[in-house]
Amino acid sequence: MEKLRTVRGVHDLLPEELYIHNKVINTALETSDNFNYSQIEIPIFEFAEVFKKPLGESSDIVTKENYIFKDRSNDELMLRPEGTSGVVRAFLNAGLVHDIPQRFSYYGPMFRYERPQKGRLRQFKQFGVECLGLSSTMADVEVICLGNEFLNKLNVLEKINLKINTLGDFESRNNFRNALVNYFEDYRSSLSKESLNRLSINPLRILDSKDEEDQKVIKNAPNIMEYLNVDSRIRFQNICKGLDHLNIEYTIDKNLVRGLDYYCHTAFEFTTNELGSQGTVLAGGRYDGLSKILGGLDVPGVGWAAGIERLALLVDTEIVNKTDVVLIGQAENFNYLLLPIMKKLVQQGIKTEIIYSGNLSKKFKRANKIKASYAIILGEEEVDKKLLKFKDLTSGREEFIDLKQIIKKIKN
RNA sequence: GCGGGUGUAGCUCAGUUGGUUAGAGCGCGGGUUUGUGGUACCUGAGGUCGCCGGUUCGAAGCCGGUCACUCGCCCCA
Repeated sequence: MEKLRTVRGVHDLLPEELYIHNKVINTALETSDNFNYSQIEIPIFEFAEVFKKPLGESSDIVTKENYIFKDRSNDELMLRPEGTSGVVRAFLNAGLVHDIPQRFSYYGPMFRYERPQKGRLRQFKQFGVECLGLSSTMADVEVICLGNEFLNKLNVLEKINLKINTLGDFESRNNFRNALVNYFEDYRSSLSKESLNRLSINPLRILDSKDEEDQKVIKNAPNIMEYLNVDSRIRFQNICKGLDHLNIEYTIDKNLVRGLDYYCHTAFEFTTNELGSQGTVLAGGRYDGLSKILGGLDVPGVGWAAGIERLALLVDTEIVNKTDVVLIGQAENFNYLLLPIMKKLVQQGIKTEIIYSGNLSKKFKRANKIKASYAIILGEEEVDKKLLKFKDLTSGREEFIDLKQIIKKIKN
């Protein structure tokens, strides 16, 4: 009989790791709240169509990475592989099309059936923001600024680079795609197997191939910048100007692309090289086509999503989990007096633990281990005096006082 | 999905060309101290050597499979 375990790529989160995750999430919530993005929560599973339509039937996420299942009413459901589709769906359902702009943030688990690696799990958490209803490039810059500020607050910015690119509008992108296909057709024999495959399905993706032979061909491939129409070009210039104004450093990476059809114009990625091939830590772009694909009106949108696990691996934190006070009974028969004291302390917001077992020496060792600041000792002498012994564990000083005074001292 | 690496106590790891009761440090429990900790000493618990099968008189060590983790690819956060 094999021991019960978690399924592949799905992990338990023990307190220390969860502490860091929560720190990342809280920093994100705080930052996005300051930017006036309101938190929403959407279901973890949806009708499969919600993801299939926007992502495209041929995308990897839908074809080989999905968790699709039928429920008892025979509805085809899917565990969400990303957040944007659901957020936009919720926005449409709530009729907020008539109340734009809307700024949302969300976080929670996503599911992708991929080969697990460090920083790549089958159940993982994303935090994301979406700005809906603004087509101005100001919104793109705002959203990037928010992401940048978030990473800054997390204190990881020095490990991270921002790359941006534009995909142009649908017209520019189509022209570019055709040019690409024409170009790569001439080099079929030098392309890798994967890239040949991409040539028919998603030629843009060839551009970010890591294959060395591919790279040689890509070097002289058509440049998206030359295929942008005037509007798209101006938009991109505005983005760059906006970032310059904010003193946000970035590099233009003309090979940065997006696989999904609903993306247009701005694409950006915050990446690190400290996580191997899972370097993308926060990424997003503009997705003006999405709401229409989901059956709504044409509503522009721009946003990003960040990988909590990946960021947690970058964050340098001391895990602070201090206990304010421990309660120690001289012997076991005094223990019953401790819970009522704990109750009063807890009501004052004081973090308390009762140490039940071991001799006094062991109990104090435990107090050290859980980083307690104070100890309250209760035994014969205390009962006689109707006072408690209060010990400051940093100075080692002890005194006999009552609970009210103790509370005052702990709270300063 | 494809290719490489790894898998021995809760954790980090030893384990000599296959040889008898598989070790250490840290951590954990008890004690030295029947009223006092951050040291020190004593002591205890804890492993079917990832799992299954094969080779062998004999396997933690060799072979095959499998599972998990990990690195690269694919893809992505």
